[in-house]
Amino acid sequence: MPQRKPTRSRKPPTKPRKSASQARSRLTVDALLEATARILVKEGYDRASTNKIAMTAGVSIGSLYQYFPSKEALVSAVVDRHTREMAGEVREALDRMASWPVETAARALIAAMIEAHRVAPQLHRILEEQVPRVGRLENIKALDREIHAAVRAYLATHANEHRADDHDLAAFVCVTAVEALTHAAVLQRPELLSRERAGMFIDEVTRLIVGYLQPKR
Amino acid sequence: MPQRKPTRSRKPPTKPRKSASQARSRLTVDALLEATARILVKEGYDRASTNKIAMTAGVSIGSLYQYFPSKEALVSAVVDRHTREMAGEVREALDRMASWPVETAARALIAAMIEAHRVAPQLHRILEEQVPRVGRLENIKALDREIHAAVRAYLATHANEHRADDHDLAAFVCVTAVEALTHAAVLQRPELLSRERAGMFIDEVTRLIVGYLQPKR
DNA sequence: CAATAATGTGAGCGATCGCTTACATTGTCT
DNA sequence: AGACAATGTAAGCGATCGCTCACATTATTG
Repeated sequence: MPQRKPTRSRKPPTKPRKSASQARSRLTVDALLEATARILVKEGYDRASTNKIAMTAGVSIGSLYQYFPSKEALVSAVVDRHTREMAGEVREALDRMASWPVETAARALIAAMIEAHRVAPQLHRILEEQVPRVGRLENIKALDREIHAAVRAYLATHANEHRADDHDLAAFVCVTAVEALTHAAVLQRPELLSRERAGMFIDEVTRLIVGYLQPKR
Repeated sequence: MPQRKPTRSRKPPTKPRKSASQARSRLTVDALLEATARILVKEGYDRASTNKIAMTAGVSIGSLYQYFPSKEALVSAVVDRHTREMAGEVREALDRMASWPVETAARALIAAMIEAHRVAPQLHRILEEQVPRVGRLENIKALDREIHAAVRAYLATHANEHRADDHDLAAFVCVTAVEALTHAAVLQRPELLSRERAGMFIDEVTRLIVGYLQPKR
């Protein structure tokens, strides 16, 4: 940790830099978040140096540290923004489907999750895979838990429409499977989600869930 | 890149270090692989410095670079070893199930994949999540593709026992779902795989797959 | 017992990292 | 206009990284 001699500073210049209040600084923050997302995707977490991020954003490294006290805080802000962008659509679907029959509800949730993943699939992958180990940046997992809880509640309410006894286990199976299939399709089989075929894929995943939950066979 | 002045080396001492031939060196290599796996799990890929790995293995940093030309090569060797350890059980199951009916076959494969993941779950996660971006260390994904191909072949052979038209798509759905559930259970819900409950979980996942593939409803 | 190959050692190089700090520029207010 | 707050700049510090190299030690061979 370097020195801290006050030299002949007229005063402590101001309060120790905080959040943006003028329009110019909001632009700076936005540019930083955007550049962070871009570089995270292109380079991965550890190769995304703060110097490189600042350069890409077109701002100085000093400005970066005026708004984000650490690299972790910067990435955390990106996680927040991304999670917020994804959550909206899924939450709406969860609300709507609460009173729908199993097949319709499943289809709606699956379609919403696919749509949510389209926002920024590669960023989503990097954040999910590389960020958790850094610290308590578990905003994404929080959304997952929210979905899980909602599905568990749905299964409890509609207990007479399916065969699952252990609603928690069944919700785990459904959410994990749908999430994984959505993820894998977006990242490994994007052709499955093309305009013409997306419906087919949604049908297929719906069949998986409905077949699993159906009352009898 | 530092200098390379020959000074008064009696000769180029030997061939530029290669693979192990004496027993002692095999111990060194094993210790390095073991330490690499341990530190990868504890620290993640980028925090696993070669210096730290060498220290943990109880050998000098120089010895590390006698057997592995780079950090990437070292990690690659760990990936190879881990993949080989996981692949055996799964391959056996794939062979055996080839002539079995859908439900039995599904159950066998699911059980084998869970068992394979028990070998070194945390290492598996790190390798899967952090290593791919480094380079062509895709040995794990190669195993995934092998499983996918075998399941697709199975579905083609047993076409009259299930309702899937697109065998490739169905294999994608089945393998992705089973892999994700196995993964998630091992890492997030280890209690599901305890001695008493593992059977229940296998039943549940089997029901998911069978319900998806069943001929009629 | 040499002599030589195989194996092991660790100080330290150049690069890069996250981050600090001394200072310059721009905006706001009276 | 002047004063001061808000915002922006970039050189560079200390730490750590992957990796090299000159050399020491141990095993094998004749």
